[in-house]
Amino acid sequence: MPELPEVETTRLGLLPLEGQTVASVEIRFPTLRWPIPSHLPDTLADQQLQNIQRRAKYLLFQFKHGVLLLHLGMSGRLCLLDDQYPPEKHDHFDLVFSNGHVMRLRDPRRFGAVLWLDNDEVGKHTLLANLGPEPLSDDFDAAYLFGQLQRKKKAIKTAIMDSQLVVGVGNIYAAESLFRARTHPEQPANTLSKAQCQRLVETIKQTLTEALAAGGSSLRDFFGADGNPGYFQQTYYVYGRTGEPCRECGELIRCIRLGQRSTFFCAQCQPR
DNA sequence: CTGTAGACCTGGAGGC
DNA sequence: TGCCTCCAGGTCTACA
Repeated sequence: MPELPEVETTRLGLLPLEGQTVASVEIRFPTLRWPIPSHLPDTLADQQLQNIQRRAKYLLFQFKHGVLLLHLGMSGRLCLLDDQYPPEKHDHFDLVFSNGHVMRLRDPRRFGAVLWLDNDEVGKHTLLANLGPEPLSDDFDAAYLFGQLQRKKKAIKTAIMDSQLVVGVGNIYAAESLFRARTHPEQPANTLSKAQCQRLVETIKQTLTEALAAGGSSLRDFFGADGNPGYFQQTYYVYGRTGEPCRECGELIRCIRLGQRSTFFCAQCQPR
């Protein structure tokens, strides 16, 4: 269930692992999106985890000689266990630390990824090299967005979900941010006014920040056998609310397909 | 270069 | 209960 707020919440929940030493690596099912490198147990044994960072929806576990890169895909979840619980069906990967802590990856759909990057290839790797700015950074502002949109004729929702434009805006938050900005998801990207870009940048930052705050309230769950971040409980304006009344105007929320993804909006609040 | 469709994979929900 | 279809929070890759 990972959009950017959950990935960041996951990262915060894993911070107790910083400074700890890897005792062993368990690869139970190596066939994720790409194969989990079979050398990981040798590469990581007795290595100290220096820090855990995030770029877009990737988690980067920094070790002395390189980075363990992890993506949660559509259904991935990381749990921090304080003991060796028996693995279940979709628990594909464990990082076991010398103090007994276990970081476990569960990913039923196996769209996730676990990769290794040597230090000299971290910035150049194709998965990381072409990413746009972080949405909560100052680099993502109205001038930047307006400039980027000038050559794009596709729908604004599709545009803001492109990680080369800006990272971390997934299907839920694209819909929610566009509603808050009162912008129709199908509006051609190059027709947004500067004022619309300003509002959209603000609502993207606002929506993600609120979701992050909601997810952050459930960090204690990460030490249970089952991680359960709480941001999903927040109330959405449009996402998943087809046929229900708009919280602002009462108009019924509609659902269309855009770029093969369900797209929710209020035709009254988000006119063309 | 831009844009779109297909691909990867499992499980849950709903219809019959 | 069983079978079928559709849908799901991502994003890389191929091709027009």
